[in-house]
Amino acid sequence: MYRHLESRLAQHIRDFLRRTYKLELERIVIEQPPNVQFGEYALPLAFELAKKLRKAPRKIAEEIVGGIGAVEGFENFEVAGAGYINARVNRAALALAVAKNEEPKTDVPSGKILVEHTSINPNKAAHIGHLRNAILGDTFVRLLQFAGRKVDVQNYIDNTGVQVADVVVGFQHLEKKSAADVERLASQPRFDYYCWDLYARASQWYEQNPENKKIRLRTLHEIEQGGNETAALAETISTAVLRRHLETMDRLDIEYDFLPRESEILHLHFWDAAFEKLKAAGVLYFENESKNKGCWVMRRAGTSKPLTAENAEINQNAENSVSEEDQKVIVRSNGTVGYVGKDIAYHMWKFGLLGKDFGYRRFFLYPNGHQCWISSVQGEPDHPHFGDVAEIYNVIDARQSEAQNAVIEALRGLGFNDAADHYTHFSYEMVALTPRCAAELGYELSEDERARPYIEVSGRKGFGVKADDLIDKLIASAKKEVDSRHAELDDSEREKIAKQIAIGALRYFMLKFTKQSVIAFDFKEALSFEGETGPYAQYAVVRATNIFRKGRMDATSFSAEGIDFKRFLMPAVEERPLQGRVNHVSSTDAVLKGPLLHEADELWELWLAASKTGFIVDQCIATTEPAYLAKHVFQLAQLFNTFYHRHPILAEADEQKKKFLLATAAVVRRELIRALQVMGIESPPAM
RNA sequence: GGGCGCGUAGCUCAAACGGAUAGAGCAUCAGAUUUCUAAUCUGAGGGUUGCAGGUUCAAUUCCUGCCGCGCCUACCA
Repeated sequence: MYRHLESRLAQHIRDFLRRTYKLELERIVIEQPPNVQFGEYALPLAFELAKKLRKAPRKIAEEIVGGIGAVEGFENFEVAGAGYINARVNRAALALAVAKNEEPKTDVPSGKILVEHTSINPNKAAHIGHLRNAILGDTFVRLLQFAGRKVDVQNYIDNTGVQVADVVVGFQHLEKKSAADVERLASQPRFDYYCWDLYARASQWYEQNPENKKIRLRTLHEIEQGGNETAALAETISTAVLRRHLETMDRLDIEYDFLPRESEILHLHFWDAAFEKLKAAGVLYFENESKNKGCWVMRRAGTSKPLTAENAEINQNAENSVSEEDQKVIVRSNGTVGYVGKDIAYHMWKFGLLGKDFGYRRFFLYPNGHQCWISSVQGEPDHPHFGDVAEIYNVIDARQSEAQNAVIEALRGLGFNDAADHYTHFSYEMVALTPRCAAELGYELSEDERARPYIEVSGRKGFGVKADDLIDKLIASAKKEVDSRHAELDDSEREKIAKQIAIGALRYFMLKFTKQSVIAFDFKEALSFEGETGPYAQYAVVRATNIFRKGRMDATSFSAEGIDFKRFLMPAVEERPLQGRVNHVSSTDAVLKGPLLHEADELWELWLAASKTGFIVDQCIATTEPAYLAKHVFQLAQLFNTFYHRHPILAEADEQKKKFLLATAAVVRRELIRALQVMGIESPPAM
């Protein structure tokens, strides 16, 4: 509801400016006042207009307030401070709409969106860094779906790269295992853990003897080529590890629609098709000189003006002026293509610009019946259509932004500006370990490392926290708490609740940090169920649920019919302000601090927060920042807990008031459950 | 060297396009439970927003320089 009132307000302001000053503003800035008593919206636009209109801001604000007229849903407008315009909504009307769960329809673009996330090399167990990726990606998918968008979820599988080759080398040369041996191991429960260790061992083995690296290279070539024993072994390993990753992510309610694999990009010759187009457009050129002699290169992104088909010729002529540092090698001198090249081809496919398609095969059936598909050279006849989308989001960590930019530049160079404009690198920072955490894991720290704020996880060194280990730990910890609190429940019920709490804690933890912040992982914080955590919000829901259970009522169908919202949400003139909150008013700063908070204001804060879910979701999407939703959930839960503590609802003697308080609890409960759902967090029945 | 990002309370983090008093959690200390279970709540202390300039009515936010830190900068993926 909140966002609709906001856009209505913006429209009225726009009309007024046009009518009165003949002004068109690109954007009407609307803020949220620091205190609910200032109103629900604040407009600083008089400051901005002061220069243009050569008038004092306060004067302009007064003119706007005087001339804007009535706006549906709003009570009044008033000038504050040096020229703010504060808008007050009709509290009772908004509350009624929220109580009735009314959310006016908005126009939703029809185009399909593709979100790619997770994309773990299928050669070892997933770790906490991968969890951050998958949780961010999955939450973003839920945000888009909440907003009514159609979304395909893809998880790109690099099954032919060196990382898989390393594990193949480990099995073949370090462990001397036969194909049958590996098959047997691959069917073991946590095969990915086995590979985790083997991968680290193989990496060390290369350091021992330069000859060993030649074996790696040969292995890699055999895998890329396909149709041999080594490639078959790689397929066995990568498929088994991939299944493990899907299982791990399924524990967190993260699912995928399609798994495109690099092996198909190779074998279906996606690259060949892309290569021809890139050459023709002049995006790639053959280097005859210097270090990169014999390679097909492109100009490194950001070193000069974007490439376009029109100025390709200029680039050709200017190629000598491009230093080798500014070149990105796409095709090596031995004729093989690097991963950026494959990525370009893959992204042309995403936008339906390649003229080729994958084969599709059923791969993984989720317990809920959802079918996940995988790429295949020879597909099944009946399959859904993936790719050919309007917008894409790639959830890939910040370290790869240069490669992502190269792909975008290539699309532009090919003249696909529309695609490039709808290509979003959903960039986020890594999860690292605090030195203390590293020490807890038994890792020997150097002097240098101890002094750092955090230490990067390394799959090669086998250094990191495995995703399943962390989930297990969280569940065990939650189970202990549930056991001690709910002896009356069956063990299976307690187990289920423990899982919900564990996942709530984990998902919230990964979402509460903004994307560009490096998470310095620490067990103590990640395992916390108190304060700003998922379980805190889940607990608020449980509290609300308990009120209705105890009162033998249904929270989901609680009717707000006949409630006099005005009576409870508008402070009465004679009402005394609340003690204990917000309140240290001296005579000098009384104007800044505003009047004291009344009970009605405090209740209104809660209703107002409950009306903002759709508004926050929009903001999360526009900024690709799910952390705002986490903050909103926490704020709502916090306000509810204060409310819960202040009002013993079931003991309320005034029947009218009791009904209003119940409606408050029902609405907040509904919005908390809804917002948590968007974060992929379930609300347990008891805690 | 170049590119990207970061520096805010003891610690971990917030602060929508520049806006009203820089906010939370943890930790510390002092309190709250005959009640809808305290995984909760109330309160206290804790800040020259790395440093120095600049732009602006207004700067944690934008610009410049410096200091410190991280990542990227392979014919690896």
